[in-house]
Amino acid sequence: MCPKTVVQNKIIREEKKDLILRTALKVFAQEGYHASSVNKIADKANISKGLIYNYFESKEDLLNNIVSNIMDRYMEKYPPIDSIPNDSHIEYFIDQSFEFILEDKARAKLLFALTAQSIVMDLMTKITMQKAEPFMNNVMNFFEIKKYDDPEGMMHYFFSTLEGVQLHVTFNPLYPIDKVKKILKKQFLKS
Amino acid sequence: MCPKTVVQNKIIREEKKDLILRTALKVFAQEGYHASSVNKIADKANISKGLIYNYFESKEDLLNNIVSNIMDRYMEKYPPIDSIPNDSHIEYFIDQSFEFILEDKARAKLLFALTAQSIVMDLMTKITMQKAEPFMNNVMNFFEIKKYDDPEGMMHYFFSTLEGVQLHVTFNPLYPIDKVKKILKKQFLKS
Amino acid sequence: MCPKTVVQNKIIREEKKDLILRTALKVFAQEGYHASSVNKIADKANISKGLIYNYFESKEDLLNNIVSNIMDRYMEKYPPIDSIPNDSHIEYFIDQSFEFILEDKARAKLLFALTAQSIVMDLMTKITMQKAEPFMNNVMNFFEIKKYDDPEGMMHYFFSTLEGVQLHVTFNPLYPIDKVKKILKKQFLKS
Amino acid sequence: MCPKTVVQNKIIREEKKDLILRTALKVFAQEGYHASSVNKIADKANISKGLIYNYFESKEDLLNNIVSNIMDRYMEKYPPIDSIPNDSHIEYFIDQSFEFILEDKARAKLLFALTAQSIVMDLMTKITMQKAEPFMNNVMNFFEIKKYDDPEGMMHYFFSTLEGVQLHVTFNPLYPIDKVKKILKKQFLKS
DNA sequence: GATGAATGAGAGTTCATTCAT
DNA sequence: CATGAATGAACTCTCATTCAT
Repeated sequence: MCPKTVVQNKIIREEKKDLILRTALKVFAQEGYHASSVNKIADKANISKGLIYNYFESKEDLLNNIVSNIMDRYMEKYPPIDSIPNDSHIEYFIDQSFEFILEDKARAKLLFALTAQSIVMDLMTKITMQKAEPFMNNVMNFFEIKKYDDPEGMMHYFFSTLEGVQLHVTFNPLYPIDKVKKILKKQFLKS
Repeated sequence: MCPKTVVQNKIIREEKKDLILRTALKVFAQEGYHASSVNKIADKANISKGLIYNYFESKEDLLNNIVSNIMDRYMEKYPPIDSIPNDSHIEYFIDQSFEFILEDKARAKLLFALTAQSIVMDLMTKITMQKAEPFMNNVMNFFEIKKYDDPEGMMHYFFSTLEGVQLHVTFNPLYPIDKVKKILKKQFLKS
Repeated sequence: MCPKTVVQNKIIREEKKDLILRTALKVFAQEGYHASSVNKIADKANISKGLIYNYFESKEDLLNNIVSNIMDRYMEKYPPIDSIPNDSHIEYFIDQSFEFILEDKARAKLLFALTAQSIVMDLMTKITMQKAEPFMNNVMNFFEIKKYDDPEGMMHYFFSTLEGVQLHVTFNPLYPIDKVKKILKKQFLKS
Repeated sequence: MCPKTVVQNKIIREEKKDLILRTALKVFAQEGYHASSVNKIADKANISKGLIYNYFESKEDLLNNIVSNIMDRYMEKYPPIDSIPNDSHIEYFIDQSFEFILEDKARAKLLFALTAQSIVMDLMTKITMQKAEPFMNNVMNFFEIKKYDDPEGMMHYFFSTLEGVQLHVTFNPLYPIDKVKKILKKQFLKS
């Protein structure tokens, strides 16, 4: 009754899928995964409930897709890990860490909310380990080269500090982002 | 007229209430508030569903009681705020921050999970503001006295770092707690 | 531990039973039987929940006792049915009908509420039939003697009218009771 | 974009909503509002419990819809109130009062049950006052014109009588409806 | 006689998911 | 591709009833 060309359909599929993902991200971030109903997502996306199940197997599948996308996007932020990291690598990583949060705060909110929940823990840790672990070693080398007493401790301290700052940037609208960024760089670079 | 066990009843009530609170805290921390059913809490506490409603008005009331207790316990950790803070005040606060997490990780997990969700935001921020804000000012003075270029930025950097470390301690069982604590103190004290 | 004499106990039992019945009547009348909880009755009577079950087998048993008492009280209002009814009999019955309502409006409210419900229908109709039916025949005779065209119709009309007035007296606080009573008597007596 | 059965859906919705309303009316009338479970209504309507909540916000909303419908239907029965009522107006109202009961006894049962309960009192009295009060004044005028000693008393007597008869017609299957109707008219008309 | 902690069946309600159209 | 009526399991919560004390 409503024939479309194959190409048109493909485009529509991609657009709709993306619309659903973006809408769901917003809703999940705002209310939390469990408190968000599929109905609400459908309403906010101006589509029907049923259509969501045309693109995703379940509500949980939808969440997994979102998380997967976020993690992919986060991984891209890592500097190349094939060479020994220098100051500019670390500076780049610091900058990217801020940018990731500021690009999309809903995304960041959701990520922090999920960190504390067991529901996607496995998925997240699996993805993280793949890329994060080698980079952690690199950062440890970086502090070793810089002659720090305890490179392993420093590495953990570095990541903890960065994530703490990200947390505050995400949830505190009045956070003095640039001031703290400057301090961060003074602490870890050029010393 | 012919009172029976009024004292015994009081003891029973106290113990049961505490049992419910402790069990609910565990379950909420593990699965998140919305994903935890009252049924599951009752099962884990080996009591009936109905009994929970004998002690708490609703699931949300139960959460509020837990959060309230946690916040009370957290507030005690703050050093006195009536004098200008010195190194030993700050060191005390750092130590207490670690202790608070290590005392009860379920409690810490729940607290981080709730921070990201808006469920009990009001209750938490209200309590926090009362004690946290004056202490934040004190810490700013501390960095001012220490002749830092940007005391406000440093203050935020300090709290962010501390919370980032707390986050990692809470969720990473392999975190090198003592190493990072030593680094933390080197960073913010003595200089 | 709290010994009492046999006589004391008997008196206490009677008083407590009556207290429960009176309190339950009030609560049932106000909220309806199903919406009234045993807890509320116990609270309003300043006794414990458990005590009610010491005197009555169940909530429904409590209701049945109340209804039974009300019906007994109502039955007493009927004039003697062994003689042919005359004007003074009927006038007496009209007066008693008003008095029954005005004596205790909660009781009247409950009775009307229950009329429409199936829960105590059987109990009420059984009791009613025993005393009411012979009196209905008497009233029919009364209208026959008065040479009415349709004594049976008149009898039904008489009882319907009386119950309609009772209904309004019960639920309308502004009802002109005396005026209507006068009209009632003019309609059915001395003609 | 490819609308399918928007008209069919509307028809289905109308029919289902009506089915639910009719079934709920029957159940409420038989057992009373509080004693009727949503489950039972669903069973009797051969639908799932959940579907009811697709059409009505709550059990109470369902009741309000039913009452609203009944009151609308009842209001239509009133004769026009813009002119001074004469015998034919009053006769029409008497006839309509009978018809309203005989049309649907479940409806009448529910209405009497609710009168005695405070559940939807507000809704009912608000609607009633709008149409009933002016009509009551009209009836008072009617008795004034007829030179009755106490028009106000008569008016109340008239409505009480009518409601008493309605009550008996509703609950007594053997009530001599036509006989009493004839008597009613003889009492209030022609004189 | 009197208490109230405890139970568990069942209430109203929500919501992820299915499927006919 | 798209809809939304329909389902039913699972949720939060209530309450009549029991029983150790």
